Amino acid sequence: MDEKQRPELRRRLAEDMAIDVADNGESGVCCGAGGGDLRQNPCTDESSISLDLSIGFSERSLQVTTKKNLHASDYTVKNQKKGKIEEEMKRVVEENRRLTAMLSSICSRHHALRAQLIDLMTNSPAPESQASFPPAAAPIRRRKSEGVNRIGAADYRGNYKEASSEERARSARVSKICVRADSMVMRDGYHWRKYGQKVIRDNPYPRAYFRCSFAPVCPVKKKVQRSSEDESVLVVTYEGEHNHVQPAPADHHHAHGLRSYC
DNA sequence: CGGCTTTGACCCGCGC
DNA sequence: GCGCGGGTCAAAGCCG
Repeated sequence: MDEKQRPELRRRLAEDMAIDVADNGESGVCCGAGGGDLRQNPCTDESSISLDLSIGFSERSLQVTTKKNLHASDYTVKNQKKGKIEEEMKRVVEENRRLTAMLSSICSRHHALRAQLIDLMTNSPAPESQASFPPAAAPIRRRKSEGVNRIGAADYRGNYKEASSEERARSARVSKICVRADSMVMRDGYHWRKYGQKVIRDNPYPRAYFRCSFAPVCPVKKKVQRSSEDESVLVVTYEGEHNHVQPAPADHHHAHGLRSYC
């Protein structure tokens, strides 16, 4: 292939790649880190992995065009050019195959990691699993005056007042996870309402307190604090279990005035 | 206008 | 009993 044809082939290849990605729309490559709400991430279906790098003109059409208007004298020259173009096409197709395989592998690994993260965030891990996040969560302290609407009103000694065993079990579920995030907003599929913020000793970053926006029906609370050791890590402590279904992703758009969807 | 965030005040348990 | 620190309340302000 001569130097004049190369840029043209590259240009057409680039155009076709752009069209393919656009056509695939949601199914485009979406494996980048920090892709927003993982639940809304369109890249949830393995079958969506697609990267068609076809270069936009068939071998047949190439033959037709190359055979047209050919004079006998320059037929050999054109034939040589055609051979080079075909060779280049084969190379591109091969590269396409390699890239597709690579992308597929990356996506499947991303998929596995994503599933692991969602598992951690939704299925509040059992207390014993917290061992990997030292120091362990401090015992929940409750006010003496706490009544029935302060679910699981338990003091640090474990004395329960006016709380059913079910409520106790629910409030006893405390899980702690560490998440890498740029902002204090960490999406986990539920709506949260911030009710307080406090500067905590030995940590320059304030701790934020959130309640599930379904409160008081839902007793779940969470604390979010940036790690003092690694500021890119958020330490999120969940208390209790949700007693309602997770809001549908579509609800996000209708949630009037919801500025924090953590 | 309703629902959210902000933030200072207050409450409570714990250690001394 | 007192002071400290963590957790919560609630008024004020903000925002869509």
